[in-house]
Amino acid sequence: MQELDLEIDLEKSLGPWLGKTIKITDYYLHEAFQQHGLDISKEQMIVLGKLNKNDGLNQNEIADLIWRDKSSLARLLAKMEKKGYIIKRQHEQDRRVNLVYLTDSGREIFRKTRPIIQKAINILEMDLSKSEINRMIEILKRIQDNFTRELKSL
Amino acid sequence: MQELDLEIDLEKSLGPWLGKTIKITDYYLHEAFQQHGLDISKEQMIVLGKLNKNDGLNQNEIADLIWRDKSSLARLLAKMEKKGYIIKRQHEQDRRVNLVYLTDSGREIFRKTRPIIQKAINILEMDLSKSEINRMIEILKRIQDNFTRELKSL
DNA sequence: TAACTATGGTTGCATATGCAACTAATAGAT
DNA sequence: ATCTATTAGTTGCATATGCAACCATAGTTA
Repeated sequence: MQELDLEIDLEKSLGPWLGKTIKITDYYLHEAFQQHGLDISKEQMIVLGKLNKNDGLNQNEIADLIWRDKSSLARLLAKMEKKGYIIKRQHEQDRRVNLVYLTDSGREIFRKTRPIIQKAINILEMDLSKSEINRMIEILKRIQDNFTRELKSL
Repeated sequence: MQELDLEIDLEKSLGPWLGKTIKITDYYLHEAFQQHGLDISKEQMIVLGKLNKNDGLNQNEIADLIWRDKSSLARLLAKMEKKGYIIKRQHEQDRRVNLVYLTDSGREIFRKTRPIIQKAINILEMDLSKSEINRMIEILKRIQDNFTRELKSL
């Protein structure tokens, strides 16, 4: 929800500002990765991060962690596998399941994204105090809860 | 920037929360439009809103207003024209330019999205005071400025 | 054991998006 | 007046995303 324009004064609503903020942070990461010669998208980096923390997850688990549809995740993984960042291994007991592992190359590129990510976080929270950050997060969580509730009664 | 996972405790950073909030609000709008039988996407609705406020903009102007690439906007317009929500007319003096106008049908569907959008705004700002909203907007603007500045020095 | 159900993953179809290369047309400069 | 540069818009190629239908496998139930 960004840019809902009505007579209702939209610029005073939160929606468009949230959208634009995300857009700029995404663009920043994209540019930074590119300028460091890292052949990776933000989304792929997020997947690498999950695997780096917890290797050998299956596809559905990863999809849940990153709030994406399993089909979207499957396509991300296909690209990442082609680039050699991850490998999929069939689960020994349950042959439906693919367990996903980082390769050395995947681990390496994730390592290289670290300082870039850290810098993005620093910029994002540049002039916010710890308590302001926590307050913002609280508010965002509440907004999410409100929408979730309203969705159920839709 | 949502979900950057590192040893650096990510869940305490603002990024993922912003991303997830947008995701849920987008999903809410999508569901609400669908349930009201409105054959329109959020992005198309945003374009209709701009035209509703200011009919006869050209494509680049619209693209700027909604922070999208002109190619993306061109494709949005193509779909909207096919559905009969807008029409494009060549500028009389400058034949490179397309001026874009709402059709009656486009105006009508935008009218129908109004209460849905208003409700989404209400949910979004449900338990925030006016001053909190303004504070949040201020913070988001500052974050955007910070990223813009860093992008230049990248 | 056979039949039904639930689960993990893939694929078709659709949306939106950006960059870069391209065309057409206007504006500017020599 | 002609050549050049700029501008508006389109298109190819690529990314990411979700839903629904589907396949294969596993689990459950009759």
